[in-house]
Amino acid sequence: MKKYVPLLKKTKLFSGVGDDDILSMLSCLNASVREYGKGQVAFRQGETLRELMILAEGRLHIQREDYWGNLNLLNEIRPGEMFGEAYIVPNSGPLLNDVVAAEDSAALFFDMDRILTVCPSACPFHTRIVKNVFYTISDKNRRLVQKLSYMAQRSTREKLLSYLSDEAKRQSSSFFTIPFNRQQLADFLSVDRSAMSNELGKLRDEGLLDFHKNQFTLYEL
Amino acid sequence: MKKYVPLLKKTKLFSGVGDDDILSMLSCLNASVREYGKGQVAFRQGETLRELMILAEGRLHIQREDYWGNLNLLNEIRPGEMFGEAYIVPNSGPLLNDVVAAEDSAALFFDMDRILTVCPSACPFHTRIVKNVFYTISDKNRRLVQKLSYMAQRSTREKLLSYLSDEAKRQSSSFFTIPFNRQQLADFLSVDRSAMSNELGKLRDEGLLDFHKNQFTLYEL
DNA sequence: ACAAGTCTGTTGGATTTCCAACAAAAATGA
DNA sequence: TCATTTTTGTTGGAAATCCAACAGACTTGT
Repeated sequence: MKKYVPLLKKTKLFSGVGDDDILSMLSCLNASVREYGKGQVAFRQGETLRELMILAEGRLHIQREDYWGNLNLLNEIRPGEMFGEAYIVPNSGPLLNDVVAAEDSAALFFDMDRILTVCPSACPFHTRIVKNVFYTISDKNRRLVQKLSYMAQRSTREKLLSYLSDEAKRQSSSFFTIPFNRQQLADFLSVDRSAMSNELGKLRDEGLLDFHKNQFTLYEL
Repeated sequence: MKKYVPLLKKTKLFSGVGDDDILSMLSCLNASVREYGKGQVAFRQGETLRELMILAEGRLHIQREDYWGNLNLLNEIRPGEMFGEAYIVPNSGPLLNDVVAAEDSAALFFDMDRILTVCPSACPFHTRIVKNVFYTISDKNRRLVQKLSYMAQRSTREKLLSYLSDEAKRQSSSFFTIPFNRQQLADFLSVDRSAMSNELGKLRDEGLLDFHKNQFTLYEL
């Protein structure tokens, strides 16, 4: 368990907690390690989640299978990332998606009930952890709302404009860099890459913006 | 302030808190009332939010204006609903959208810092409130992720299938009722109503499902 | 029962996206 | 440096969406 401390130190859950305290927190939270072979299902749709998970090694895919068996990749979890924080409250209902190991993986599990309930030994960093979970969810919430506002746009053009507009705001400059290449941006906005590239070209021709690689500039009017 | 107790009692924030306790909480949380005329801006993009708000009367619109001035309605807040809970943590960054009164409105404001910090007088229901906020955000998080998974689908058909599939799961039956009429469902999935109606017709013709008004049945294979 | 209004399904044409394929440009690595 | 791979832009045809318009079904209120 000890070998995971450097990784945990960098996670959102243990942010601000020292090495020694992490170790004591691990036993306080009843932490355990589980390993999954490639393709193995970690959580299945319909299960009730009573643990918080941090991925240590490998890659997990959050995917859904609909009524007719069509598979769909929703998200990918990488080492250091958390899963299950939205299910931390009691009665949050069953999982609606599957979590499957995309490659051989190992993950740390923490008892959710022990997180929300302050432990009897009143370990000093417990409240810090609660706050960290709170911050994480809150943060994710804002990002989701924002992303939803891009995706709600009907056309590729509008999706691009709303996303780029927000990035400009966020970076307080009409010249800014985005953290995606074309394919990633297309995936993020859920549109076809070639059509998006095409639309970017049009926007540039119309004088609305300019770009070189992942650096963009927005022009007024 | 007292007149709002019946309304507050039904909100997520004060769920499980008795009438008397709500009153004492109001002063503990430094509550205040603010009124907005139709069209007035409650919060502006770029501001830092340091208060949690519950709408008492009227309707608020959460809307964005992009770099070129295009307006876009993102959400509507109705009486009893909360706004700002995702900004409750310190350093959550500036608001990216505007909040505007769609009609004459009145709202209750609570000091965010007083919510997260346990009050000196240690009022008994404070921890309850913190949990309620936690639950609300966590809940919203799950709903947002779910909705995002519908919207990420490329075609109207896939959006419909993924949404209906989930509803069937959620209601544990291939026969179920949805809380939308056609226009609302189209808005929810962010597609054109007539095109959606058309697609529903095709799905029925293909034998995948059947519907009457807002009651749906899914068929295997 | 009637009128007015709302909701739903359907259609046709303009527009847009998707998809596959390919070429140019850039990055990578031996 | 040169060859290979990855990324980006461009294109053309097929398919889907959007939009406007309309008609029938259903609701509502008088």
